[in-house]
Amino acid sequence: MGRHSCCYKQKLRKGLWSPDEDEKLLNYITKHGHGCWSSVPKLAGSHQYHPFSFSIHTNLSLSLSLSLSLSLTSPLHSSFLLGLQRCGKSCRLRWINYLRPDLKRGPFSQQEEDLIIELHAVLGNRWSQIAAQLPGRTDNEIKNLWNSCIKKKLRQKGIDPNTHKPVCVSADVDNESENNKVPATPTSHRSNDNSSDEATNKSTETTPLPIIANPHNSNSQIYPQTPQDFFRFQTSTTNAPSEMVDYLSFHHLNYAPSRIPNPNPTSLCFNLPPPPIPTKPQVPTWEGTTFTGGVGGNNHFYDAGNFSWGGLPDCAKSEKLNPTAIPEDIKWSEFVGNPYMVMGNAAAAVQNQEFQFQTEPMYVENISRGTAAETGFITEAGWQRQQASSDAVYNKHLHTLTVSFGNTL
DNA sequence: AAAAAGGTCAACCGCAAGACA
DNA sequence: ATGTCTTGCGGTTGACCTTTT
Repeated sequence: MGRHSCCYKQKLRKGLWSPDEDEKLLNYITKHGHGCWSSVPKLAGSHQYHPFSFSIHTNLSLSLSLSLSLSLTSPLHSSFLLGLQRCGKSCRLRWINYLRPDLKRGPFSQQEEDLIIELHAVLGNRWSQIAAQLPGRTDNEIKNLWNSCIKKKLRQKGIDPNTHKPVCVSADVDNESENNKVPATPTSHRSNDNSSDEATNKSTETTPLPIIANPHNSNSQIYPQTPQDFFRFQTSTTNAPSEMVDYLSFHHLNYAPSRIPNPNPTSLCFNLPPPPIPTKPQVPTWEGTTFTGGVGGNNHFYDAGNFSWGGLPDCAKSEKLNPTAIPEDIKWSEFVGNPYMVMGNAAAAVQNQEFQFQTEPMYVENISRGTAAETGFITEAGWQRQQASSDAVYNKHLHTLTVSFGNTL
């Protein structure tokens, strides 16, 4: 099929989005919803409105204020009346991955990483489904995190990120690993992200299994306590007693901080952190870069060892961060409102996807097969009310102002 | 200080599938 | 039933940034 048809019709911009493009798209979708994405670029340009409030559709009497506004913000609005020189697909992507007001920005918490790992063990590279369990996170974001960070962490722990099993050196085990790629993905015809990893893992060493007594059984079977342990353990239990095999059902992917098999797989008993203190917002800058407020500050407040994983070695970036810093971008309300942040149970999350956006949705689905990300606003008031509920509000408003006024703020 | 290497992330590409005429 | 349009998804790319040499 090739490139989307709309891309043929005119010369369209590619690459990073400029602030005025963001503004156009944000303003348009905020007011009208996206509707048909293919028509958004044209409509977004013609429906442009400005914080100074004027309508380009009215009459000549506004021409003065129009020119005044343009002169005040030029060259930001040099393409003011030209519409968005983007294809609908690009607009959609920009909205979903960047402009959506419900996006949670900033580094992933340890809980989120743990959940991603658990979900990946179940779902494989179905990033959109994984993202559905992490409100405020995009599939792209999670995919990037996985490819750049989590994969590396797992390998450092001797775990094959594709199979979630220990990496072994023998050819037999390699073959077995190849044949047991996790998970079975009925529609994963595209999931071919294994080749390079397999090659990479050929020469890595075997990690010894942990020896852990089962506190519930005086016969002292050996049980895993961490995800790493679990996956190592799993591959070594082909002849395990039935009890042990049963223990290794998916529910036991729930790694309790207590470091004992959790009798209640739906409770993880996290020590929830205090609400974040609003700090400096993240402001996208033009010229192709985005400085994130989180880059210089640690958001992995779980790294202190309060949680079950105890934290895999962090990415290089995170390792330099202050382990006691309070995350500045995590929406406290989302932790409170999202049971999976509390439960930490991937199975429950998968089975209860309908829960994911129950917390006073700021907008509703307006197309039949849309996902939560593919939505249109109910009202601006609703959006503003929602926005006012968290520190992310400040970020977004400032972002909006920034894209409206460029770097003049 | 400069170059190389590595990491991160936004955005693009191509494919599949649903919607619709 | 068929073809076209549109959307959603996952893999990949490349620019930019940081770290290392």
